[in-house]
Amino acid sequence: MQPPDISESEWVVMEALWQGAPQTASEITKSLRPTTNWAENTVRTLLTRLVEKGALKKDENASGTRVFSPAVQREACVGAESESFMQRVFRGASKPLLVHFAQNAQLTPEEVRELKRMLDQSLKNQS
Amino acid sequence: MQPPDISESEWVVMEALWQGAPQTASEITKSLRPTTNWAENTVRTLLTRLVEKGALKKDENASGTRVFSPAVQREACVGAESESFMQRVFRGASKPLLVHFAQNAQLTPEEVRELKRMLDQSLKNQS
DNA sequence: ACGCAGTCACTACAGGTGTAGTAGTTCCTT
DNA sequence: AAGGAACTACTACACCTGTAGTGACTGCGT
Repeated sequence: MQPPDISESEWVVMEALWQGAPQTASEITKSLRPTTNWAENTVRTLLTRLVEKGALKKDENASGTRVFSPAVQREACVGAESESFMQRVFRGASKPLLVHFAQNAQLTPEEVRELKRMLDQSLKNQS
Repeated sequence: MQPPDISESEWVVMEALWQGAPQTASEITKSLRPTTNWAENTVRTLLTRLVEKGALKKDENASGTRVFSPAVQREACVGAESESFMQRVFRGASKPLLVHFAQNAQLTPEEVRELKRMLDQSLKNQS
C-alpha cells in the first residue's frame, strides 16, 4: 500500500487530521478557516477525494455525523513526497539536496550540532 | 521575475536544455528518447508550454530551424521548487527536512565530512 | 517535377486540481 | 407544524498535465 498522491490543498486537510482525528467536516473547516478561508464545500470535496484515494477513512460518530481519520501515516507520505521531489529536482542525488538545504537554512549552532550528530549516526547505521 | 511553475515532464525537458543549449526539438527528442520514449510531438508540446511560461526562449539557427534555450537559471528553479516543497511537506521548517534526508541518504564518509564542513560554514556566513 | 522526411503550428482529449454551488434530508427551535 | 441550520451526496467548471494526432509547408534526392 504505497501512500497515494496528495495534492497541495489536500495536504492542508491531511495535516489537520494528522494533528487530531477523528474530526467532522465542519470541525476541519473551522480550524482551517483562518489560514485558507475555504468554503465548507471545498473542504468536503477534498475530504471525499482523499477518501477515494485511500488516504482517509470515513466513519460515523455517536450522533451519526461522518468523521474522518487518516488511513495513511504522515511519515509514509512525507517519505513518498520527498523521494519524488528528490528525483525530480535533484535527479535522485541526496547530497546536492542536502547541500542546498544546508546552505539555505538558517540554523542555530545547536541545530547544527544535532545535525552533525545525525550524520555520524547515519554512517553507523549503514553497516 | 520568479521562476515559473514547471511540471514533472517539463522538468525533464528543462534538464536537457540546462545541460546544453540551444537545441532543436528533434535533438531534444532524440536525447530523451532512451529514458522517456516520448513522441516528438509530445516534446514539442512541452517546449511550447515552457516558452509560454517564460521558462524557455525560442530562436532560429542558421538553417532557419527553431532552437530552444533556457530563459531561467536552473538554480532559481531549484530554489523555488525546494521552497514550495519545504512549505508543503515540512510546514516550512528546514530542520526536520534536513533530519529526514540526512537519515535516509546513503552517504559515504567523505560526503558526511563535506556536509559537516558546509554546516559549519553556514553558521559563519550567517553573521 | 515529385515524393518523402523533417519541421511547425494547431488541435484533442482524458484525468487531476482548485474552488465551489445545488438540492435533498434531518433535527432542533419557536 | 414550519422555518432554519447542519449535513450529505452530486454536480460544475475552468485550468493544468500527460500524451499525442493532423494537416500544411519545405527542401533534398532522384
